[in-house]
Amino acid sequence: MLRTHHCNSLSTADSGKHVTLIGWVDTVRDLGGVRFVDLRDREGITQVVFHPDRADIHAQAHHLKSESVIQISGTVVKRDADTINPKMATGEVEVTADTLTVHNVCQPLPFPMEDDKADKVGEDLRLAFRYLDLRRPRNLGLVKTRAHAAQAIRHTLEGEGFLEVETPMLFKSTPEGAREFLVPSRLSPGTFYALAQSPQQYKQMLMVAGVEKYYQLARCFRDEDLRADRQLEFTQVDLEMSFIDREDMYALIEKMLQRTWKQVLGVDIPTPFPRMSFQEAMDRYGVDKPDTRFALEIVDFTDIFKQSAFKVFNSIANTPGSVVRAINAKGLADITQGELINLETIAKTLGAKGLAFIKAENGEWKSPILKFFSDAEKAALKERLNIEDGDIIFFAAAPWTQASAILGRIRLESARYLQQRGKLDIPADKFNFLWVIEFPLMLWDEEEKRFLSAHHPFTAPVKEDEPLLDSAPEKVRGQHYDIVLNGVELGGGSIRIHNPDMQKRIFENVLKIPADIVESRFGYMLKAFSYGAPPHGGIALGLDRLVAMLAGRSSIRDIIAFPKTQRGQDLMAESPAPVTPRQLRDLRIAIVDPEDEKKKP
RNA sequence: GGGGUGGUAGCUCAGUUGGUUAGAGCGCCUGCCUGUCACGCAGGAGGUCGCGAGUUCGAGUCUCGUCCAUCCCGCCA
Repeated sequence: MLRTHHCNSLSTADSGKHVTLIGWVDTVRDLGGVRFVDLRDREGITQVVFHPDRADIHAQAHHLKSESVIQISGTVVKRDADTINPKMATGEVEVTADTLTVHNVCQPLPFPMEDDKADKVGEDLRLAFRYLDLRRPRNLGLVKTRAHAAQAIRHTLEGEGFLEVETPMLFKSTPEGAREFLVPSRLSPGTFYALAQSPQQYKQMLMVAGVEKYYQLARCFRDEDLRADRQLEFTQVDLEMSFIDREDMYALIEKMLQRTWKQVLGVDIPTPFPRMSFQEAMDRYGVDKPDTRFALEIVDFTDIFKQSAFKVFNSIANTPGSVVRAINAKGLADITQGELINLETIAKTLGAKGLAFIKAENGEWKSPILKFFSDAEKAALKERLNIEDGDIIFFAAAPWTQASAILGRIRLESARYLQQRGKLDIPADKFNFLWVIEFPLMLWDEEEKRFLSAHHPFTAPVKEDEPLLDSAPEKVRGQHYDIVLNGVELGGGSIRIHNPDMQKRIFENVLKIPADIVESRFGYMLKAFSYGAPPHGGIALGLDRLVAMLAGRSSIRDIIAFPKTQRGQDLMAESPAPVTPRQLRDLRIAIVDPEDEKKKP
């Protein structure tokens, strides 16, 4: 090694030792006579001193640039009491240099490296120089956190008897799900692989193969639009087990997450995690991934407004499947005009005509719709919502899913506003894990006029709901489970179908996929299930989101070493990029401009 | 595909009603400085105001288009 020590490791106990350090120039403080250099490596920082009596290296030190790579050797010296730096882990010692080698001179930096300044620099520039941004100790810390989390997960699963198996990334297109990346086959011109969206089908085949317990930190690919918490390629903690029921899965994942939080953060997470049905989550929080660190729950008033003089609420309250609900944003009566407009905009984008509200201020209620309410209705509102001075009530009157979605978003936005005002405490160090269960197996798709799988078509129905599969598919619950943390969906999974007849029934009778397409896409699975398929189930957790939660980050770009921008570009390596005509010819691919196509008759 | 926000020096930003030579802090370059640790001090260089049209005597500023980034909706079985 080109070093004897890391830059975090020297202390007064090393006084007098001759050491060699290598790393990056963090800062240079040139006082003319004596020159100080803070030398930084992955582990820490040590102050190096260049004295004038070593004229050669003293002169060299004058020209050192930030972030250059240098190697020094010298003697560890205990600092005088008045020169100790208490802010530095190694602040009681320094190294008096006697040799200096400059291994690499750093050009002027494109952006400052100090956290407070670098955090304000445009992300595109930092991504173009990702190796510099990553070099900041704070960001290297995120790389470490990710590695430690992956290690804790592997350790738990290995200890539970799981076998790590790699499955193909080159799979075939399965158009039922997310948009896929297609990969042309050179050897079979005109045919395509698809990059795996998930190892779902392969891992089920591993169960049929008798692996019993499989896991993989699997790279997955989805060609969908990006978000702060979505990348084109991402990593899932993917696992599958045979001979289990849902309880086994809950216990395993709770143990795994508990250990991960303990090992990475030193935090004890209580188990078992609470469980909540999809219905309850939507009713109380308006989302299937509720943040239960704060209340602001949704309250139902459908019964109250069935006889109301307020026609808008009355007619909706009497429409089957529709509801009138409200939420008390406690203490937000001082909402600004801009905030209120923002909330209205959100409600409108979700299909509401507007956002009805009541403000309780200075001992009276203020609202454009208040005049329509009877005393009994007002009393019911006051009681159920516990309305006090300073509160503001928001209403949604719509079909159940829509009303839930509207109030769910209003709840989160209101919580944000209240938090900004210091009126609501949402502790960042609180980790509210939650199982959301009993999802519907099927959802009606109005556009396609058919049922679609809520999760994926391999999810097993709840046993007692099976008779409803043909008559009322929307009422069938799936053996599906989502693991949620503080309002973020960490992952989900299910007990799978392992009976070929049931699987075929779901594909053909419920999802109405034509038999020939079922055969071409899933024929091998149905065949496999008829050769001794064990009962099995699994789950996939987004590792990127999981690490983001551990690190307290809202964007998974921060915890992916080389993330892509919202347009799917790697600004550092500059991908994607054009290819040569020769490459395209080999693949039998022609680039077509849709504008030209339109012009053709 | 749709909506919001932003784009001025290497970086972060200011730029008044459309008006002289577009500024500040940090960084960079040069010099001074022997105990700094956000070192200090003095001087200097650095600009296609994202790009393209338009209005105007005159555009960083107004209009239109376009590109890029980001957040959200759609989408993510």
